Amino acid sequence: MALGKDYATQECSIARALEIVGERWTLLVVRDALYGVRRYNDFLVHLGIPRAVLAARLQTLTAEGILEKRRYQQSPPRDEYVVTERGIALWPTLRALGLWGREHFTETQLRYFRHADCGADLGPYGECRACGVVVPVADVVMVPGPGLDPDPADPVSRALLKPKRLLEPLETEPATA
Amino acid sequence: MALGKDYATQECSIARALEIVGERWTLLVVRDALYGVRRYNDFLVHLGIPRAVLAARLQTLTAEGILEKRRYQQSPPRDEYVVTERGIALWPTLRALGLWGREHFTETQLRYFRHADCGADLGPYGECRACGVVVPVADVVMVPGPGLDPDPADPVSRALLKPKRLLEPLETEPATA
DNA sequence: CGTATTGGTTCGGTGACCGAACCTATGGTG
DNA sequence: CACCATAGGTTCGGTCACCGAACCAATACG
Repeated sequence: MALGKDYATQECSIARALEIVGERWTLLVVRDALYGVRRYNDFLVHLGIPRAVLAARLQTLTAEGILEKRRYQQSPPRDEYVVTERGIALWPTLRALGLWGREHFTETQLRYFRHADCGADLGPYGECRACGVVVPVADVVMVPGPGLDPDPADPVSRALLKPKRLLEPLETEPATA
Repeated sequence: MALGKDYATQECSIARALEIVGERWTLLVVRDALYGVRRYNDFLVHLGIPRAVLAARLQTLTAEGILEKRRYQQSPPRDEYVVTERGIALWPTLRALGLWGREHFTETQLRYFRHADCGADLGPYGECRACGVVVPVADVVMVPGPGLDPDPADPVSRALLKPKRLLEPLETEPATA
């Protein structure tokens, strides 16, 4: 953590990891990045995060090699943040954490994660229940469940109502009517 | 999070989970609880956490059913905090997070986690590399690696220098010379 | 009786996080 | 050309979580 006080006394890779991704909002930014969110404004409206905090998190995550900032158009200059291998490697953690949250603190199923090749649900650590193999993140399909608000306010949530492969860039509706 | 602002806008079990265990220190307390730490003072010296923060975290974790406070002696009244099933269910998350931290941000191996029955290392999601089965937390043995300080200051770290099963209560040396 | 151990609570200071406002660069429109 | 919209930020004042240190309480030991 870039806090005034890190976990300096800890000899532990969990503590090291939390120094990087343990700050507020950070893991949610990574989650969105895995869902295909890439643009500053999309993170902003989807997360409801203060702008200054988002800017700080994007900078830290880029510096740590979890996201990569790249220019996708020259004029006007526009950058996007794309998740790297190192960020993709956080998927098992997020998967485990989400499963724990759902099993212990959520009543309805919000989203399903399935193996694109066969359609079967993922197991607890991201393996395909049918094939048995650990599914690469790019082959995971996110399908909305019954617990989701069917008509959310922000365009990113609306875009996420359609089944969607992870990592694939999110297409937000161009200024809906 | 019991912060002034939670992740209210998020319909996501990851966000729900982070509201519970996303505050600073919380996951490290759970980690220590899985390692067998049970007493207020042991958490305190091992984590280097401010007393007030530790008291708050223990209370929250108890309220959420992740730890259970119980009296282990009557006179003087002494309580210990024991990890529950719900807390044990966080092991895959911590395992994944620790592995990510080690692979990306740590040079030397700090600890090994092995299957008690056969001695083989655990895989990325806590399965035994030899048997293939997902190892119950109680059958995981933690073995210190070469990266650990061989003579740490606090008694809890010293007690953790010996190979040790997870969940088993930690025996701290009774006031070393 | 004084001291040590365990498990806290209280308190003042600092800094992370908060929302809102402002800034810059470009593009589109009438 | 004036005006507004969009994308991607920075700045600012206020609040609240976190920080370390001090203090408190109950009991045991000598």
